[in-house]
Amino acid sequence: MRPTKRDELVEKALAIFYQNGFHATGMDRLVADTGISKTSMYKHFRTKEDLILAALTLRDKLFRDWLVQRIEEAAATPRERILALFDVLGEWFASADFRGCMFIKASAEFQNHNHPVRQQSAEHKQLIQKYIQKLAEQAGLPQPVNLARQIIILKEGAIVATHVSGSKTAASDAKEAAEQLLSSPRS
Amino acid sequence: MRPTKRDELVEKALAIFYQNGFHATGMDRLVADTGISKTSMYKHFRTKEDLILAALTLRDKLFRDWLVQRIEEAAATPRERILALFDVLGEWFASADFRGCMFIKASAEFQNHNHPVRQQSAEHKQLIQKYIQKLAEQAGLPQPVNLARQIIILKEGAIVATHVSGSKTAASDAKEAAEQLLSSPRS
DNA sequence: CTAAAACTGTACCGATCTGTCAACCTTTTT
DNA sequence: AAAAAGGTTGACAGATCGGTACAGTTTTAG
Repeated sequence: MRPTKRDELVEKALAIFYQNGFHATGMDRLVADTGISKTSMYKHFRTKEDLILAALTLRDKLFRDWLVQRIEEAAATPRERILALFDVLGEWFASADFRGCMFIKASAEFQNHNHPVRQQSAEHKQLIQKYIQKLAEQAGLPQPVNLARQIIILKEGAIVATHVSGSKTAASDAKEAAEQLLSSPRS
Repeated sequence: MRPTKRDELVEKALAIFYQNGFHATGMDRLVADTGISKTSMYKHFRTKEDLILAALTLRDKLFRDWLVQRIEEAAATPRERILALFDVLGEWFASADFRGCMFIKASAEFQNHNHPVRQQSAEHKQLIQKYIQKLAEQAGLPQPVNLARQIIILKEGAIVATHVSGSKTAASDAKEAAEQLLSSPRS
């Protein structure tokens, strides 16, 4: 069991779905762009949906690993790391292939609330929120659960403001807001 | 020129696109669900894309009219109205047919940054931001442009947290954050 | 009342959709 | 050396996609 071809497929499919959308990307396009035969694809994944789910799983891993690593490189204390989140988001927004959050897009395309794609998206968001909450607890900040929820709201808002509205300042706007949340006495 | 049928089509198409997605909704589905013949549709709109754009135009009008009206009913002073935004969003989130922001979804499905759908989405967001900015100016708050950008980030974030993550508290979380932005001395 | 305008259903076009099939290579295991 | 496993191509279903053609019916306006 040396699934290098399968991994290659998921990797490339992830990039194409991210750049091109899920429904808008046909299997024939995947064949053309990955160089992997359709038969092989359907040997590894019973349906297109299974492939999408595998791509999202990989995306979750890659994105969270990258995010945590960059945050921990950028700042040393828990409190600084919460703020560093927005610097790291700013890096992401500035990268050439930024196309918004893959899980927001996935949730936009799959309407059924119980769809596995939706559940995976919710889990991804939940895991990031838990990470922020952990930092807030380590920093000894009051009401870490509420604070983490607010930080996540700023994060999602910054992503949308950048992607949909084309804002160039969203990361720093959100960071300034976060600074006030950290410094103000909590209600 | 009494375009009641055309208006009816756009209205119904808007609801279907919102609930079902753009690419996922075929013209045949529109025919079946609206009771309007395909021939008529293509007499009013040259392409599906034109119909989508008309639906988004209507959505922009309906949503902004509703938002402003509800805000102005809910609070009297500009400062209170900024905060009332989040109460009104909370109403929207709690409504049975809430499916996220139509323009975020549209931007998720149409990748090309220059696509008219994207431009329309950006304009919609811009108009709401200008409204908040005007309230901030009327309230005499410092740095109304920055503040409006941050309020909008909280708004978009609350929408995503509710729709994607399934948060029940996003509207009030965002409102609390907004209260701190309004009360803190601006950097 | 009549004629234009608007709307209707149905059948169809070529392209594309997800998914399958059989036949043939290449590599690894035995 | 041969069998098994996994890869390949390419053609092909059957459904659906956006969009059109056509002939008939309903609504509206003078």
